[in-house]
Amino acid sequence: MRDLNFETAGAALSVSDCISLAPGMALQGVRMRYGRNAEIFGAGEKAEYVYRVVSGAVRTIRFSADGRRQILGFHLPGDIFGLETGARHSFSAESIAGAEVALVRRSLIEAAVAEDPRAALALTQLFARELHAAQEHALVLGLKGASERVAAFILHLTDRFEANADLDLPMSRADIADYLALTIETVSRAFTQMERDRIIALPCARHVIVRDREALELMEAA
Amino acid sequence: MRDLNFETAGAALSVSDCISLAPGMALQGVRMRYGRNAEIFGAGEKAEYVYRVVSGAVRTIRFSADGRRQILGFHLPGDIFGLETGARHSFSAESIAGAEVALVRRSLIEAAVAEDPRAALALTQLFARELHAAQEHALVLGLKGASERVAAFILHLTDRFEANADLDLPMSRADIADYLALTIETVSRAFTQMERDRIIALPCARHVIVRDREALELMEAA
DNA sequence: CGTCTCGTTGACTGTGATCAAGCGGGGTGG
DNA sequence: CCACCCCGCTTGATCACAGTCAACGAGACG
Repeated sequence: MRDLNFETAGAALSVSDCISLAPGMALQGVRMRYGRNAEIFGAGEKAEYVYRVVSGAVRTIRFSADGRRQILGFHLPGDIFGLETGARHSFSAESIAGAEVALVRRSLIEAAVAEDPRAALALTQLFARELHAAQEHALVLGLKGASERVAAFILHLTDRFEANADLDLPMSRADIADYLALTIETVSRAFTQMERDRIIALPCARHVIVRDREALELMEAA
Repeated sequence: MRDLNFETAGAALSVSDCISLAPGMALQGVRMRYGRNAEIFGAGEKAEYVYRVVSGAVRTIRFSADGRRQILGFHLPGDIFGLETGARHSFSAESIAGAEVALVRRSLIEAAVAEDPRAALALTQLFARELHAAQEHALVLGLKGASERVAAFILHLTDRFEANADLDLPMSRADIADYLALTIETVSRAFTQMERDRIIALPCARHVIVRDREALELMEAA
């Protein structure tokens, strides 16, 4: 799976980058830097590129009719985002605390898919992975209570970072709240309660140390 | 989009059926009948087939760790379900009030994808459509209140059936509740309230007549 | 006609949202 | 260097929406 992700062509390049849809298939791309809370693309814009996080973190977001924000997902180094089959983006993407991103033209990907079935398979699997993530998210929002959502979030991040215990959250409480469909107050209370229960430690708000993973896994199971 | 769906080979066939991933590409399949609440496939089983609803209705479901049920989606005539890229199904599928389903071996689809890029594109778009549905579902569960969810559900079904006003619900209140992450009582109250407000009429529980679509759309916009 | 499932209705409860205030750390300017 | 401010976070009090528990009604089926 891992090798289906885009891969950098090497540290030497700073404005040019490559992606590989399948092993041995590199597509030419460009690297871009974004500051704090910068828009990478907006909902409704033409979906000309596909993106890969090189460093930093990115959030994909949508707004409901009444203006409330929903975060669809967080994207960390190695993750692909901005995949579309239609002409336009159905959601927006923003850098969180600054991010380096590799862009590849969709036309290149489409050309690769048209001539190599392995590339087509790889693209399908990227969509399938997004689909699983979205279904998992729907499950969390539908079935879990507040503290369970936060526990699941922390576990998910530790797995993603392959960190055993120490976690540096790139996102604010507001981001977590909009991702988990809670308020910042509820998220904050969940963190505080877990610290009281010695399940995690919070040296500062953005730094989480997992003390008792078992307990977290127990909480997660709603 | 519509022609990317499987299409029946004709009414004459009863045990044999075809799917077309792209116009002009028919793949041989088999037709099956299921009774009420029959399992079509279970989570964890080998994903050997891809399915298309011919008639009736199907629900795809998952269970959370504590045993509560989540309905991922309802599948109506023409819809594809059971798509996977991994070896096994990550969810189960059941007929609701009886369903006729066309099955096609995944190996056939994979063969078609390997030799024809148009088939690969079609498959990718099927996944992409599922992805959009799952993201929409997550948005509903995250941002909308109870009555708004029910309003969105009714509107979605009327659009899906291309019915202007009359709707025959194939699913029970319990199914709707597990789909919208509500209780049956709350769903029932939402229906009743809408009837009181003259937004819908309910000659019987499973039959909905949309009286005021505008009002429904207003409600939906959470 | 009785039973059984599904749906509705009502009374009460609980979880998380809302409103409001206070804390703390990082950054800027005097 | 320190004072101040601003923003992100925390904490507390109250409220409201949906969940829970319980009873009843209405069809469907034997």
